[in-house]
Amino acid sequence: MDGGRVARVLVDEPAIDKRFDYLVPESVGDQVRVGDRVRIALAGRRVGGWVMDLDVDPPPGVELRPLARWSGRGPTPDLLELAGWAAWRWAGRPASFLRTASPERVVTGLPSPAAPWAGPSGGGEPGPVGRLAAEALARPRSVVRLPPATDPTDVALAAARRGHTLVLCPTAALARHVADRLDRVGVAVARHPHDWALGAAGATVVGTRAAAWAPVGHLAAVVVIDEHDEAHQQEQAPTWHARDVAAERARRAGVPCTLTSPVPSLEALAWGELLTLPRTAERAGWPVVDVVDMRREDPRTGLLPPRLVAVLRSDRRVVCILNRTGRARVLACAACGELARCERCDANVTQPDEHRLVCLRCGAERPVVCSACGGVRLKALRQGVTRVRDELEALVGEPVAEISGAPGPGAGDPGTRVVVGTEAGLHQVRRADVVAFLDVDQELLAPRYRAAEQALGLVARAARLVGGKERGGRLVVQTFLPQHEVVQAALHGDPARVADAESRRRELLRFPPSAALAEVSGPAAEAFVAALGTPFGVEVLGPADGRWLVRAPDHAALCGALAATERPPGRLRVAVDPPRI
DNA sequence: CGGACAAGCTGA
DNA sequence: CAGCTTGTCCGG
Repeated sequence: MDGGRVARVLVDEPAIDKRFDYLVPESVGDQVRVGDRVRIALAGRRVGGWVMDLDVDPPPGVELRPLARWSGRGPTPDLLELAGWAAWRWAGRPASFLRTASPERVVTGLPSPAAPWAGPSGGGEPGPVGRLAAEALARPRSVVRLPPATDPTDVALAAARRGHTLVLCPTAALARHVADRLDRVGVAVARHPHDWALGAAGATVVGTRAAAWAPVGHLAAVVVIDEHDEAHQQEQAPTWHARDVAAERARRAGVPCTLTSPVPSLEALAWGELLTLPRTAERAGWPVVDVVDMRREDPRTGLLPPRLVAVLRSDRRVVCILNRTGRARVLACAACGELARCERCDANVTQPDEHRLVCLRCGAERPVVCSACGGVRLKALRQGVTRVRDELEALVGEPVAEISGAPGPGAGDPGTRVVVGTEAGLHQVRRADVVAFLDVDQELLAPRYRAAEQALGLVARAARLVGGKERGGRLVVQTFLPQHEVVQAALHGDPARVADAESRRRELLRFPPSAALAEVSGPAAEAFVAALGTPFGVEVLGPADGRWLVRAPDHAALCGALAATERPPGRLRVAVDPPRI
């Protein structure tokens, strides 16, 4: 043999979970490193891949072909190993993680690393949040609970002053804000994914979920902002969570990991040490909360009782949240009282606009007529956003905008003082004085095990929009359950009320974090569940709706069982830690 | 994944 | 038994 280098390559094709060996051409022999992107000829076609190992002994009796092309730098060796771990943890393929860990455009060389901290020495006396952050960063695993009105950037700043930090944010807007603020005080910032190479060389990397896979030269700390936010978790399988990837990464690197959140998840609380501001300071960072006890209101005023009307008629900017689209979700005939049902499948029909009734189950449409008596007046038993918008407009005597999830025309009409929309619309709003939850019970009672946490997360987002008590921020919460811990937590600015009640419930019901769950669905789900069996401590629930739930005492048992099960042919989705069940 | 090839079905 | 479908295996 001629002693040329041999590279072991993982193909960028998640369906091919195998490594192939190639000869490294002399021309690129010096620059090829583990993690680099390459192109190879495989079974007559060209595919991309990653160098997983160099100078390996190829299997005997195979004629090696040369790499077709060297395509530049890729994930660092620590990220290759992290991808292997994540593939186990979320029952996915390493290739899908390595894609996320690779630069968008070809990177052939890295710039020189940035000085970790280029700002004025000291950078001013740290405030209470800075001191709390410093305390947090002295621990390997910490959770900093900051009220909604407090800018979490101070935690990222405290970390960045210690060295190159990885900062993960749930939204691009927040990542931009954090990066801008760090930039302004002299931190060397790499914005992921644009500044991939700078981060790899060494800088404080700021980005959204995908940045959990950004290379960071000389990593000194990891910070996850708003750790409770569901945007940190990928919706498609593998359903990996940036918080968990970040925490594992910090652990492997031996650097501190700090999570921030106004409403820390039970997962976070079970993982690290909780640090909070003094009670009075945290309370002040929550808005004033008006709890409207709907049991005492006149039912004829519907979703718009007098107390809300008074707020609406002030000069304040008000956002009304109702998580029901269309005009009405449940209707009854005004004449005979019969509930409006689908004529084809008998399910409830909804009214998306003035002229149509639509069945959400089978899609059948018909005009707005009672099928029992032929009456043409139907009353909305459960109103939707569109209907409420009409009523609000009549009530306040000025234009009221409806905001939807999709940003588009009319989404954030700045001239409109009162807007109404679903929770997705809350993302569209930049500024508000008051956020009113017209029917918060819908969130509290949602048939999902995380409903309470998710409801408090929604309230916290609204709270951030209106600001704390000193800024005059105000929330209106309309509920038939004024004693519910989510309502009480918001009222007292004390998220522990939800965490305590919820953690007891989860333990009792054996839901995460007291257990680990995976949801198995798709045509091949049944075969997969059969092959899985029920090894030590693992149980299978279902099927319901063609989906199975796999439960185990912890992730080691769950992921171990999933990894030991061969995938049957056919489409299969395995969602570890499913967020919405 | 996508091509190669082998084993099974159909029709005369 | 050609001609086609379906399934399984393999790629360096």
